[in-house]
Amino acid sequence: MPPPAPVSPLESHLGYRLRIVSNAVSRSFARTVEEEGVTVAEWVFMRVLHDFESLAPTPLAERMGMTKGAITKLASRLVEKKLVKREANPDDKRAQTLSLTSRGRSLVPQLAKIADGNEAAFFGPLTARDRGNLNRILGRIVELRGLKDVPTD
Amino acid sequence: MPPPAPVSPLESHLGYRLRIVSNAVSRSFARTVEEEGVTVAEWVFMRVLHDFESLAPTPLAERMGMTKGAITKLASRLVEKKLVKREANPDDKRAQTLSLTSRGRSLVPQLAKIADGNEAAFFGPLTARDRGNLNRILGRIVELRGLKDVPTD
DNA sequence: TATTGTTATACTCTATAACTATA
DNA sequence: TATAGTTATAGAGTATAACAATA
Repeated sequence: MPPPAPVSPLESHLGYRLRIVSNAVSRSFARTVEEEGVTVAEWVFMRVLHDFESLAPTPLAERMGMTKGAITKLASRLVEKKLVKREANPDDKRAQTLSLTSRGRSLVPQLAKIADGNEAAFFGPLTARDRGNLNRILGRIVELRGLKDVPTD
Repeated sequence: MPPPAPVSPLESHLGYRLRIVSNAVSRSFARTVEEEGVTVAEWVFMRVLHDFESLAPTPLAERMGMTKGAITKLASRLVEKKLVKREANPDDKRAQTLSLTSRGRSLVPQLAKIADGNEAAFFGPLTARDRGNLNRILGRIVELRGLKDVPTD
């Protein structure tokens, strides 16, 4: 009989524990922004647009790590909610530009406040030293793996 | 004119950075186990069953933080793949028990090896000290927020 | 009446690819 | 031909609720 193959416990993996914590943080945030009528992806979309006058779908997709198709779907939903507007580009008739409506623009600070509250609930109880370490270690992984930390430039 | 409301940058949030890293880890793992024909959720399902002779859907759902409905769907897919079997309970005719087939049981070590490899790729390049800190800090959050780190007892 | 598990429904996210209209 | 954006399709995860059988 062959010896039993080793099977390390799930919870011995940092990746597993990371997923548990990250899921809890995202789920908690999702629950709260949902009351404002938006999803997490919609929030990130609006938050990125907030830093720009306007942005075309393709660069937005790159920034958010999504496909163009996903951006179209997200954008359409936000246009329906009157939080984002789509405009034609006079120079290139294929191109579109996306920007926040005034309603969308005024919603961003409210959502930002919710994000800050969620952040405080999960990470506030840690020591400042642990928060600093967590941030540094995650940053190191982002760097080592070349992950895109959204606003690239 | 009111002063502009403060909007903290996305990347200033630990929760956001956590999501980026966690998504990258999970996505990378998903890509690899997919070659073995299973999803991440299916792997966790099988990994939990691996520690038991058999388990009913309800306790399994609690362990995995999923609803009974989700478990049914997952289980049905795994039964189709002949990795899991469903059996009736002679004592309580409502009850079902889920367990790994021999094929399922022999697949677990292979998947565990993939999980170990993924773990090494993402966290191996860190210093041992950083790995320890990351584990401790995540554990602290799990503890503070009362998150279920799957195997509860 | 309460519980076990299944089924139905619905929505988000993700991914791929076909498609259109321009360039 | 290549590019910008849309549309279509499909799978996976999640959540809620209705349901049948059994306790």
